[in-house]
Amino acid sequence: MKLNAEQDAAVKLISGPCLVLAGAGSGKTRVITNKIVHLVKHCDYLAKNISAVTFTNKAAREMKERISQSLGKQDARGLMVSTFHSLGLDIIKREYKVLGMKSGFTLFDAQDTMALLKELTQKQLHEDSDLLKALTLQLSQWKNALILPPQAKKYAKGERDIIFAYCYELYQRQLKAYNALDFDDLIVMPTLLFKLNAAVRLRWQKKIRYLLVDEYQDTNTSQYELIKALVGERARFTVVGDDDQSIYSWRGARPENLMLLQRDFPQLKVTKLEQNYRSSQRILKAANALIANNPHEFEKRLFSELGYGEPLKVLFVKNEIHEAQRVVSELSGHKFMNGSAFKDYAVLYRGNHQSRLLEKSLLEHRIPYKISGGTSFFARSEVKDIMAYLKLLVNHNDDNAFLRIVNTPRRMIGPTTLEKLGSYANLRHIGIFAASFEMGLQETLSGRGLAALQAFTKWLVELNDRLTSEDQIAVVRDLINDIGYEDWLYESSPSPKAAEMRMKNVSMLFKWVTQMLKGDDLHEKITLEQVVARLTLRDVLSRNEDEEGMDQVQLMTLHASKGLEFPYVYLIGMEEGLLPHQVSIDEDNVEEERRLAYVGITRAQKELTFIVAKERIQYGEIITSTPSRFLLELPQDDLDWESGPLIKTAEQKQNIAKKGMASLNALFD
DNA sequence: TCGAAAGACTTTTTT
DNA sequence: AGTCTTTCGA
Repeated sequence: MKLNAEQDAAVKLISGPCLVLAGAGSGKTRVITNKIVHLVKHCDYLAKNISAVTFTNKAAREMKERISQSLGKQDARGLMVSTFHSLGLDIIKREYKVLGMKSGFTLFDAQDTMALLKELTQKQLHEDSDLLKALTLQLSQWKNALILPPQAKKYAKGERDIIFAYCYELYQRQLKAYNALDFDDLIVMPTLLFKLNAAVRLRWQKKIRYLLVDEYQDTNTSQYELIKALVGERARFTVVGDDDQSIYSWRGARPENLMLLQRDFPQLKVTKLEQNYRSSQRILKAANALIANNPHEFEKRLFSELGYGEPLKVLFVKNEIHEAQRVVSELSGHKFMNGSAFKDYAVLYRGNHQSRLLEKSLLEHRIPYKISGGTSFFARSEVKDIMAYLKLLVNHNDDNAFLRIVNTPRRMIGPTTLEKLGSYANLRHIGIFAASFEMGLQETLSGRGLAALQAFTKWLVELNDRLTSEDQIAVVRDLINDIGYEDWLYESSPSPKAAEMRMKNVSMLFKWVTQMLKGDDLHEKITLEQVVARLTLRDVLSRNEDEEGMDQVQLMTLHASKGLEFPYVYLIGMEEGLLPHQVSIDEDNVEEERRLAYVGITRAQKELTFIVAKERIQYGEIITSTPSRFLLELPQDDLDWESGPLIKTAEQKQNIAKKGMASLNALFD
């Protein structure tokens, strides 16, 4: 595929810092991949000195495949294409000693973090799930802004912040005791390390001689600091971003980082990609009209040469049940008429829960579908169990994992035994695993409980010993066999069929572990410890056996759809309170919701259909809804409303009136 | 120690 | 409405 002039300019800009402002569908991934190929083929860079960073595993995987295709396996050797978090993990893996950590650390996922905080706060805050959520959010925000416990404590004002800052300190101390890290630490730790230790920083600057960052508008403060530390004075980097597609501010993303770049690197060269190669002119016009309602730092005018295209449709349905049925019937009718494939269709929605009814409806019609995003696999108890076993196997200090599986399957180690063990460990300030070997335990614990406990810990120690000398795959296999997990599944599942399903998941997990331990053309061999961390980051090599090849309708959230494209898109739940989500309306953050809608619209290549339900069940109650304000912001001439534009509420009438005024004012400006 | 039944809680988005 | 959690009784 040939590059256009702007794309080509962006590729060839290699002597200094480079910012590419790339509108939706303007071929930004193509620029990144071509640039890497260019660097290797024409600029004497070795692939192993180039690092490309993305936000999602999927994006990283696809990019890696594309590059190694055009570069060849040999030249692509050692190329680092990863998510921010995997990059952080790689850095920590090599520098853990400098960071004061022991080898064999555990990565805590959101649930682990939650569980730990729950335990830590039980005495301070009484159990209050809202507060707990606020706390996790606050801790994450502090970390993303590179604020450590001492600073948090110092600058905390108000009772709540003081308590939170104290919890933060406690939490970090506990993580350290477990030899564990959370997701945010994967960015924060390397960043601080580079800030404080020049030697290590230089080593990494030497290793990563060119850095490329995708979806730059999604970076938070700590990520930007990490980038700056990595590129150093040489400032050889390319970042690609689009402020209109910034949809992650809720997790600390700061699209201002696009502006900051100009301040921090005065020699920055900026290129704009404004030709869209994805959507019909009509779809693009609608997207432009929508996003024009947001303020802009960088002006850009996206255009398309792909023909005007069909009008966008707006369908009305009675409720969410009809919505699901309508999508499916529209879709299968359209497919029949057009002779297209299922995989040409995507149904996009705001929240994960909206997929449930769709799934049901698709199942009834025997339509193959794929839900991406949903955590379903790793949320299953059998998968969590095995993951906990693996975590504990590589890190005996992980009390969290210990408590999850010490009695699963049954080992006759009940709550009383564990409580005594726990308080003993607390008393001695050691982990519960280590405590199980202490002689002093004999005084409080009955012989049988102690015997069962020590049998368990001894068994794990032996397995762990084998990790260094033997085939790690065999050790994992033995672990699953030793615990008799399959029998336990059949015992504890409601039906043999359910047990069979669950065992299949265990096998899938085992397969992934095996693949990652072995490595392949694109991926080096890694240790079990790394495998476990990667799995926690949901970074698995090949997706389920049937990733690409299968002809399936795609179901996903708007967030998950970013970066993808589909010929026919259905955008469901286009209602006030759902697409501008109520929470965002209340918090006066409709702009980000508008960007979310923009992302959704710009996924479509040929046809786009909106669906509005007149009523919807929320918390078991029927709510009558009004069409999303975003529908009214689109060019009405290009919209095909099924039953005439419904303008109901006074607010929406006002909205239209205001817009009228605005365009009137524009005439006189 | 386990299963059933009542009760609480959910619905924003992710590494 | 549906799912996850807690509680109670056997």
